[in-house]
Amino acid sequence: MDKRETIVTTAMNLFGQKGFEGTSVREIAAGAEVNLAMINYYFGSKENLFESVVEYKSAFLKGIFEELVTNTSLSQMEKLDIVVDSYIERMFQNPQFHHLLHRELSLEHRPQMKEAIAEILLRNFVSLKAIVQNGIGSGEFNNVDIELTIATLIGTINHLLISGIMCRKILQKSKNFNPYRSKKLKERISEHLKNLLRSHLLKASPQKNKKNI
Amino acid sequence: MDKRETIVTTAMNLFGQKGFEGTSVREIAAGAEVNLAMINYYFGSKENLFESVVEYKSAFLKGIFEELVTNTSLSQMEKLDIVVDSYIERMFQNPQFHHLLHRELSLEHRPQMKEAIAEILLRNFVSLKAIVQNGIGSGEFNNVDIELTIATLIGTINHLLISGIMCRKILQKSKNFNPYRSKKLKERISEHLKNLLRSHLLKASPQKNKKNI
DNA sequence: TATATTTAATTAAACGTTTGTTTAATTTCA
DNA sequence: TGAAATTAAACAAACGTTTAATTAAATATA
Repeated sequence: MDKRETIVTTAMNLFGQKGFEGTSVREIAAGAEVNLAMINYYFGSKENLFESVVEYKSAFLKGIFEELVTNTSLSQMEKLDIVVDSYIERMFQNPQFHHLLHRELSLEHRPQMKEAIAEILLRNFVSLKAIVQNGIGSGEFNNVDIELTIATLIGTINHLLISGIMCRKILQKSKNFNPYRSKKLKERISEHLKNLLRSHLLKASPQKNKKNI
Repeated sequence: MDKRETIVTTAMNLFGQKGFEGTSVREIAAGAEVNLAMINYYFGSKENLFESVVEYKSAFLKGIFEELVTNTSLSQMEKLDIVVDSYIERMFQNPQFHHLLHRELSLEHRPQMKEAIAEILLRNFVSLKAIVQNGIGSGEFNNVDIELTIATLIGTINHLLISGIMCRKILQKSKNFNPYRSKKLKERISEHLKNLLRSHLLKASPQKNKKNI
């Protein structure tokens, strides 16, 4: 792997685990097995490195739902099913990066960094909003609170996976249970959210897809 | 106010805004208008101060739903309504502290601190679980995924209020909109969650409480 | 192709700050 | 008079960053 890339990936993992201020440049250098000075040589400063991490790693969730919006062969509910599974998939693939993003959003310094992250997340939000809006417009969905419905979708996943310890406690799992490696948990979250969205969005009717516990 | 208390409150606000490592002891001393050495005099170390903050400030959300569980004059749905409003109220009253708690949960160092925080949050989780469980047992509720339903409830609120910037963008509000000061937002979240929980938990029937936008 | 020259990459060491913490002297108050 | 509270100053360690010297690679010249 390219040396710059090694540094960025190492930094992402450490920032994700211990936060920006909680991670020293020396740790990153050691983790990436490069000389300390190489980091400033390549990135200029620790803060620039952080920006590079966000820029580089956010590529894999930038505008991922945009073509889904314009798709005409799927119902809006089917689209939301895909959104659910796709978001879960990404969360499981790179939880450290999601932790990093949401943690940075909750901090009050580095406003320009917050702004950049908010813009990245907002793009996907706008896509989801369009899907729900179309569903309401066509009569497929109930007239729900669009923004908060999306907050529920994203918030459920984030909340559950923001901490291994908390997740284990909530789900009453043993210490060797790794939520980010559990295919069963993935499916469980997926099913819960799909059920939830159906009962919330679809007009009262014989409920489908209800097979729980 | 007591001097120890001033330090704890100042520390909580700064930790909440800028994180533990992002806040210096000197900043806390300046904010609390006490001499730098007083902090180590009272608390021994910065980390001890952090533990004091969590311990002291978590009093106001420790076991808040426990008597609700044993209450017999309310339906389980009515209890959940109270849970929703109560949790929103606390979140709005002290968002900094919630940020601090959830941020610390997402970090991988200081495992004993994570453990302590997880235990605090778990107590309330257990209460909510009992309420939903009772509802299912009595036939009032559908046979939903209990743990994930609670994760949805808490996760929606957390996600929406974890960042002023993100909240403004999501809700398309102007820069001078302060989500933590908006009574309207409070009511909006409350109504969304109550609707959501009703459609998810209650057996299919003419839906109540549906007055949206 | 072989050699000289220039540019880029890499290194160990040191830089000046800031960090959390401690000391030792002083003040406050019971 | 004695214990507790408060202070300014200093402490060593860790921090992000820079320097200056060296090695590696690329380019140009013959």
